[in-house]
Amino acid sequence: MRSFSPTSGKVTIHEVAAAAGVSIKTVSRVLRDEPRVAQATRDAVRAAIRQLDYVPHPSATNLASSVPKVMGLVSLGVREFTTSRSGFEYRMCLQSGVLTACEAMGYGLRIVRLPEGDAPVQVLLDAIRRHEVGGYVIPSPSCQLPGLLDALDAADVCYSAIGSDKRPADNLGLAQVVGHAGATVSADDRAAMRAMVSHVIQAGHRRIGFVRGNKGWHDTEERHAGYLDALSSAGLPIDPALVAQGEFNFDAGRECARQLLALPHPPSAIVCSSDDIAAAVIAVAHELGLELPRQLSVTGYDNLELARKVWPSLSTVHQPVEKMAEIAARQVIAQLEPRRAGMVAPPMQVMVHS
Amino acid sequence: MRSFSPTSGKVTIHEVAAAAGVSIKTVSRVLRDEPRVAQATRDAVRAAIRQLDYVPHPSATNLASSVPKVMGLVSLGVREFTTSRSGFEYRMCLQSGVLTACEAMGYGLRIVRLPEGDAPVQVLLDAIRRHEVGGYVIPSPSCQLPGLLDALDAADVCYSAIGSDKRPADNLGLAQVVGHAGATVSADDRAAMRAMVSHVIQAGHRRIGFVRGNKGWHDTEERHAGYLDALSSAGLPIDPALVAQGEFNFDAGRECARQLLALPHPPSAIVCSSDDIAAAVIAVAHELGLELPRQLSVTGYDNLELARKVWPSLSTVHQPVEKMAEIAARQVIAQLEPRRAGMVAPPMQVMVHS
DNA sequence: GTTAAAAGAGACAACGTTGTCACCATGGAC
DNA sequence: GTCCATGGTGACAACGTTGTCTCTTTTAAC
Repeated sequence: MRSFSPTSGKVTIHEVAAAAGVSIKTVSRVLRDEPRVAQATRDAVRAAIRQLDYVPHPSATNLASSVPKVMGLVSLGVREFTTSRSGFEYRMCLQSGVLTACEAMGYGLRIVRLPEGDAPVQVLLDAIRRHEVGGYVIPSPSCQLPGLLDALDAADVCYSAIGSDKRPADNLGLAQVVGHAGATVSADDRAAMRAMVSHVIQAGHRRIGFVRGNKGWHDTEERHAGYLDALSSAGLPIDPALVAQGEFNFDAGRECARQLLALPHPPSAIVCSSDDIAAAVIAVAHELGLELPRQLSVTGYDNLELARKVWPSLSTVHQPVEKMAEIAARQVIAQLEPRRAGMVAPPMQVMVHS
Repeated sequence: MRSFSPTSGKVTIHEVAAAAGVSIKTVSRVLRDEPRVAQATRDAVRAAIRQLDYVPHPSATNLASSVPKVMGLVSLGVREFTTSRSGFEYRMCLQSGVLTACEAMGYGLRIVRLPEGDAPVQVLLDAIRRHEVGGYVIPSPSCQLPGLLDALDAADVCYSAIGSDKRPADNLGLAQVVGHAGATVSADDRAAMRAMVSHVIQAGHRRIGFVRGNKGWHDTEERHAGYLDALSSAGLPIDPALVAQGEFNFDAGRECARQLLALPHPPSAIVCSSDDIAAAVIAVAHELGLELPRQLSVTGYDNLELARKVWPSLSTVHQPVEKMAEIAARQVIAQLEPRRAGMVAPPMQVMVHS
């Protein structure tokens, strides 16, 4: 017994108004949870909505309201598309999380690919100015583009960044954040990496190599710091030769692996800043004829599907990407809603625990 | 010297009309390439558009026109999201291709996740009925849902399927297709797999195993047929024991690998229907202590990133997914445009050569 | 029992497009 | 010189919402 819509013709706010015996404006008020509507009326309208299976038309809503119910998800440009950090899986998980939040809150989703060369900020601001997008979820690495978040702050755009280092001055407060509409969601990379390295140490390893991600990126520094933390607290010596500066991709990982494994006194374990890097280290070790996992222990970070598909499969740190994306999207919506009602909202800060 | 928009306030069709000294309706006509506009007027309007950097407002366009400029990209449901066929990379490439076409043609993109249980068709039809989507790109495996394409045909919805087996009766014609608004894009899986297996044969292998994908799927049967083709034309015997029935994922791949490698007279090469499967075969071979690639040759299909990240890296067949997606999207747009102008368009058929 | 504030609801004009019609020129056919 | 098709254009009403204003009715205070 499939449930077809009652009326084959599309049902608009007018039909609902007629069914409930009120004006369309009142229906609109109920829809938007505005005050100043009698409870009885509210119930009647809601009943009519449910009975007619009415859903407001997104385009009409966006056109009429000053803040459209559309979420912008910032993505990489076309060319970088295939060479990025954790790549496809990372972005797919981001999208899934954002989509979940949007579907729940009746928001539309718009993927915004940043242009390669020319001012990427302009693209974002334009879409806002033209009421095509309400706010943005801006994941790493896009949110680390120099000046991008600042420009959005200056323009009072609602956004939530994932994995940015932009945050208020340490303890003393939110003073810096006042007036800016942005929020940040991040995982505690440092603590997670510390735990991972401690685990490797407990397994008996003493010389532990580390492969860093892209230079200057927030994630890179945090994870590196976690590595150092773990060594220190275990009382192990810190040998700069054991740390290779890489990038968040397979090819850079190969280089670093060769470098570390060519050392006169090579490490017995290599901790990597991403699963891609770890896969590369494993491939190089195979090529060099090392017997895995006996002669070399390799760990990753991200918990991609890849981690279980290489052999030997990786110990890795789960990045709750999808969850973070959903939270970020909800933050943006939370900032947006008051604006849709004519007020303004304070910015926030969230830390996700994996 | 960043180029800011001339006017800080948003520029609408009215500004363009004023600048060109015509009515907004005439601007609209030029925009939509309607006939019955003097060439001089047309030029003047175009000049004004360019000078003011005007872009029509999507929501307004969608609201006013009977066929909205929005492309629907059908995706899997939330739960299947992480367990699908080629998974993330496949869907990301699809999206990229569709997005490229949409950006070029001024279309919006809407990701439609099919609901798990209840009639998925209804979701698609509703979005059309409510003018939220103009047409759909429907990739495999969604397009293989029983009855889905038929329902869309019946409702005269514009779509383009990727990798569907739905096509007109072999040679004699388009008779079957008349009246249905759908199109199909597919790669020649059979020929590609035939080439791959021939290649393996030329490398000297005589006992060649084959791992099939999901039972009943179009891709599975085509690739299997290609495998058989190659064996036949090389005059090799066909041994059913060498063919394992699997699924398009890693875990099923493991099972099949165990099965084939446990054979009394195991194959010296295993040809897989996807890269995921191939990665699983490699992992199992490693576990069994086989020396790769000397003792076992493994090939994949899809050319995912994964193919180069496992060791030894895979020979694989490139699936031009992104290209196919772009073509499919352009097909949908090509069907849609005449409708937007009030006419109807014939369906088409395209074969992509990798 | 006034009076002022606030609750509750509707009319109507936005929003930025497209669709429908009506209008005025032409220009060729008779 | 009328007539009719047709090229070229604009007014104006959709499209389905939200925002602004106005108009009643309560409610609370003196």
